[in-house]
Amino acid sequence: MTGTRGTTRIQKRNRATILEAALEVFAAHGFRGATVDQIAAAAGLSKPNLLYYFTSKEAMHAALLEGLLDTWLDPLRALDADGDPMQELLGYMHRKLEMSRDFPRESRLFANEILQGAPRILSALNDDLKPLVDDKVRIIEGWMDAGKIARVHPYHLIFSIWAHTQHYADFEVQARAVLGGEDPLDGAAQFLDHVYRRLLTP
Amino acid sequence: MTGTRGTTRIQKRNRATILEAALEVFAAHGFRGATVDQIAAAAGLSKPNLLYYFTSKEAMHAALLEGLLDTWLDPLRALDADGDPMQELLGYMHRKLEMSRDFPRESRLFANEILQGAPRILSALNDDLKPLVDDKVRIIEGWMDAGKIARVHPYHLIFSIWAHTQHYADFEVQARAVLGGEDPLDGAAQFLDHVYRRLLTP
DNA sequence: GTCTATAGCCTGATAGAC
DNA sequence: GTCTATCAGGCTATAGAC
Repeated sequence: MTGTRGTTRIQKRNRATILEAALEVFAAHGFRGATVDQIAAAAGLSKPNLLYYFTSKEAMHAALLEGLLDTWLDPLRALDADGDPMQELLGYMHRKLEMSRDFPRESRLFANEILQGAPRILSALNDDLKPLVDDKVRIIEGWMDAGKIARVHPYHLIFSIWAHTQHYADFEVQARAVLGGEDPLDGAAQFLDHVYRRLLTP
Repeated sequence: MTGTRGTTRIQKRNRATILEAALEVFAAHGFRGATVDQIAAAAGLSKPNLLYYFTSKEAMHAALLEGLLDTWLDPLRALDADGDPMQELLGYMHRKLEMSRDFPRESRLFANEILQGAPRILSALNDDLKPLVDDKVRIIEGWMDAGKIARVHPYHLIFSIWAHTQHYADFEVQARAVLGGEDPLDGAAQFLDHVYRRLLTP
């Protein structure tokens, strides 16, 4: 069991530790703003040790982005054509909002990437994101045709949910400043539930 | 007229040229991601010449941010307590949307700054943004008390407008990918008009 | 596998001629 | 006021001992 095996438990743990630290630093400072030194310090490892596990800073970033879009789209994938339309759409919004609360660093990593023009995931947006959205939009249009929910532009409906949920994660500092310290997400769920219920009720 | 005067027409023009170039580069790459070389190339000037007009890269960034928050908040300032509530709020939303169309680089500059935790404008958020929002929220609450518009959480209503309009500027790449090239802003105005009209109708 | 030391590049800023 | 040339510091990545 010791021979030339590639991946030990320790290696797995170290890779995970490094990615955790890299997420923290990339999310806070962006790709260029982050330094390998910072990531090493956050991981409690030496800089060359990081570059033993990942061939470059770029590789750490790529490893993070690779899984991200998939995770990010999971709530949309769960949208079920056979469920109750209003419950499905509200449920989607609430799951996205929970992700903003639970994974704000992932949200900011994603936002940074898109803001820079999505240089590293533009192809994934075209190949994975667009087909998925197209598919779900057809479901939503079916619900509208059947009169189950009010008719609105389905793509902009999805953009709207993305806009709201990203905002609470990415602009949290601003929202918190305006609210005087209160957690913006506290009132968000109720507000957004009301917005979309009112918008989509036939 | 030639003596020790400080600011000639040429100086003014050069400062403007540099800031225009700096806005372009900072918006596309963030503060750390931008290089003085890039800005110089975009401005058609030499690097030392830029640093003759601005003492540092930081100073260029600060000069851009300085005026930005003010400009950014102009539409909210225009919200008139004596106007028709629905028209005022829809008008505010539409003006913000126009700014996303007309000043996407300013929007991204702002987004970059907030994403990094607003290190350079956090005090302005507390000193200028919060009081202004508090003031306008009182107006909106007055309208709700009078039954002119439906009652919703006024702060989250404003966050919602910010979220939507920022999204169309900052995440344009993503929205365009999903729509297959069509300009996302084309359908946005009508969609958002419908959303807020439906939300706020008593 | 992990470290210290360092190579080599890039970047912000300055010196000094014109 | 504007340039060429260059410095000094910080950065990614590698070399090599252990």
